[in-house]
Amino acid sequence: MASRPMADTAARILDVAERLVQVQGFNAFSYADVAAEVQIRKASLHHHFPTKAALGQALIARYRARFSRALAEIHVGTSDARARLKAYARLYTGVLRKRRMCLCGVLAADFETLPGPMRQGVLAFFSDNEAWLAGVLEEGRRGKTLQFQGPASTLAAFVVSSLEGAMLVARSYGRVERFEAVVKKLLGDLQR
Amino acid sequence: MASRPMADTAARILDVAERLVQVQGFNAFSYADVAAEVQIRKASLHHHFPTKAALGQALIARYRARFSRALAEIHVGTSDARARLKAYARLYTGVLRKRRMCLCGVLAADFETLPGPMRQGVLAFFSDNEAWLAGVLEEGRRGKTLQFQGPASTLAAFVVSSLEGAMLVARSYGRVERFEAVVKKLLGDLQR
DNA sequence: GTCTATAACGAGATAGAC
DNA sequence: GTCTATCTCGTTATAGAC
Repeated sequence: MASRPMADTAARILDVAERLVQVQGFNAFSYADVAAEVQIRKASLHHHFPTKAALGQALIARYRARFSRALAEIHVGTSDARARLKAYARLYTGVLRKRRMCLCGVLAADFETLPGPMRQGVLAFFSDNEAWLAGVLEEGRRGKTLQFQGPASTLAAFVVSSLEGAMLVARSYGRVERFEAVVKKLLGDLQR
Repeated sequence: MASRPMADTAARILDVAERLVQVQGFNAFSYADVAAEVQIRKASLHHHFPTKAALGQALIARYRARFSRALAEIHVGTSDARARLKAYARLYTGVLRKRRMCLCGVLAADFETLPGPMRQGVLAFFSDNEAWLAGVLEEGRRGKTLQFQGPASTLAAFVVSSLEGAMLVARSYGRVERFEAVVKKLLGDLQR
């Protein structure tokens, strides 16, 4: 097939909208903002995503899929649990360096105003992450590279919410180091 | 002087607006929402708080002051560091039980869209909390009721962001127990 | 698929009477 | 201090031409 000088329009819309949501929140960005950046009219946006709720759902679905791929890649690129946890934390650091919040973390703040399908997607994102983390944690405990007590799933929930909170606060201060200190503490407590 | 029934109109406005922000976020609530609940016209709201930014600043100022009083009361009502930390966590649990997010936690999600004075207030809230916590943590370490390594201020920052994140995620799931599990883990790790 | 044009509504905010 | 009335602007969304 011939090369397409135009990147897929829907994908460009999602790229811009994703950043706007991560920076401003779901209720603070508008179709007009997206249209201006994508250099298209507002009406054309509605052709790709009929409603804001549909756009929101698409954003979450894509974010979850991308995160799942990243988690799978961690399993390929690393061999022990500690390295996997570090790589996991690096995913968050990368987002924060762009002065963005985790998409689903910021949507959690808007949670009560979201349509049902978006809510479900946000919770599914957290559950995805916790399931993956619980696997890595359990693996580390069995291999004696990590130490902790109680269910791995409980610890996984703790890690996810601590990282989300650390992103939230560190971004406000504009200090990525604040986030990195939290990561260090979390990892440190796992080898005691 | 005579009792002033007018004086508490401002307070009633703040009560309603505070709840709306905590539940919906700063950009999702409107003067119309507040007016309807307070049973007053929108125009009258502007008499008390000329702009939404001014209302936001007043919300933060009052929230900070109330929190400071609560922290001072913890010092009166408890005698050791562990009890103080538990009482501190209970402040958050009380908010979460009402299906609300911490006011400043939710404003942190909206941070990039906030006017300067509101941003400063949000950061000051976090700093207030961390300063208080650092004092309690250091006190506990000296009295051997708490164990941890490194600066108390770093640990205080960790605790604040973990609690904010735990509230954020637990509220989305509608599970206060999720938050309580995080509190238990944080406290448990401090006596090891 | 993108456009112009516009509908329909709600937002924050103001003027001025009472 | 509260009201009615209004302004101006931005919002999501739709109709229909090209």
